[in-house]
Amino acid sequence: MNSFTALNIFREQLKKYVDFNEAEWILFTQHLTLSNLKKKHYFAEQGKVCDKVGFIVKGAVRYFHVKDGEEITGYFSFENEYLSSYKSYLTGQPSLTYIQALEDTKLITFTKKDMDQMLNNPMLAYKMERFGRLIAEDYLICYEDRIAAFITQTPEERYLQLLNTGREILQRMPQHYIANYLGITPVSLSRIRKRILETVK
Amino acid sequence: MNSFTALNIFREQLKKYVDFNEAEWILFTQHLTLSNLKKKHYFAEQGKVCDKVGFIVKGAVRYFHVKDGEEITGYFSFENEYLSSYKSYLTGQPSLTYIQALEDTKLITFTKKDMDQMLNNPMLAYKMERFGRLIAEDYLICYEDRIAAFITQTPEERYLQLLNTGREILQRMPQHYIANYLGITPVSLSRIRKRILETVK
DNA sequence: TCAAATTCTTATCTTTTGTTAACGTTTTCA
DNA sequence: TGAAAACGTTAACAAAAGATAAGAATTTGA
Repeated sequence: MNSFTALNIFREQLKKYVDFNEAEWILFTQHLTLSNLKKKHYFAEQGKVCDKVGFIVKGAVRYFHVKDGEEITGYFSFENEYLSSYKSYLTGQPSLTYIQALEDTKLITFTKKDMDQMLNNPMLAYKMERFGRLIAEDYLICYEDRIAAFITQTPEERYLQLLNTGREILQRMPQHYIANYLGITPVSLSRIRKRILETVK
Repeated sequence: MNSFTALNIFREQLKKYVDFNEAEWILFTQHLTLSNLKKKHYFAEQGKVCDKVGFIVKGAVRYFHVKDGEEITGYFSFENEYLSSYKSYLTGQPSLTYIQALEDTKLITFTKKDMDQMLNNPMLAYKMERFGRLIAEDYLICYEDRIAAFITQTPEERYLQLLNTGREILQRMPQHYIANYLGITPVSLSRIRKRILETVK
């Protein structure tokens, strides 16, 4: 895959959000960077400001916290999704999470500085505001469901729901990451799986 | 408090997000409604589409789910905050939560239809995109912390964190709502409080 | 290729939470 | 104002989750 292919994939996905004309597209792409994040390398690190947003052309990443020396995986992003330590990006505060490539990952990124320049450029401002709004709203929808699951469901119910809706996570992530994502320990998830199997019998 | 006072409060808070000139402000306010939500009345209901966003001038609301006939409180909003069953508002799908006034509450609201009209009005589009972006981003920041707390902290740690940062919730909400908000039962929170008291001694 | 690391399960024990019910206190509102 | 509802604590028991460790199977990577 060359850089033109990557850019076309990004442009295709972007149509969902914003319709750039050719002049705008040229301006916009001047602020984009194509980058490769090798497996196990970091897009964001705890304690450091994450000043950029990425779009995953190919690959996958996981978000994790470190608590008492242990890694706790909280989220994943895959192809055609955006990734950032969003709060850090928006506020300029140090990131609370690491974001790590789970495989060699091809990204299109832009920095906060570039985004601010575009937001201040009358040629792009309107469409960048819209772009930012729609990305944030997409995240919001996803987060709202996630919080509701923690409030109203037991770990077992959350896992059953993931079985119905989380094909990509289930197929691509090891079980102990999934356990963290559900808010429980790997040992506990193993027991829940056993319980479910015995119920089905 | 009359409607002019309410509007001024809203305008003052809005400055954080968007700077309207007089002509724009007049257009914008034509799409706003001032409403009073009596105690225990609903701003949104489970199963019904929530097609509006509100700004709380005075009062407070709680969000709750109903599961197995039980109310589970998931969130609160107070003065100078926005409220909506956001996913329902954005997607047009039925709301998963109720939003109920905890006291007589004075709101400034706009509907999805009004917002869409403003987004399509060249005189307002740019600033409304910005307004929408900044609201969504503010929510995002708050949700990110909330999810991180569920992933990385025990219920006791979440309560201790609330003691440090959640003055308004602690002062204005009964304990069994707070328990739900933390993802545990009221009985369990009562025990956690006892445990903490005994540790302090 | 092969030793090391990772992953998942299982077992044991401890801790915490959920459930239900009872009780006294406070608040609500007709 | 007075009965009903709501609220917080406590107790007892059951269910679930956490911590730790061991062991087998798989994957990784030098």
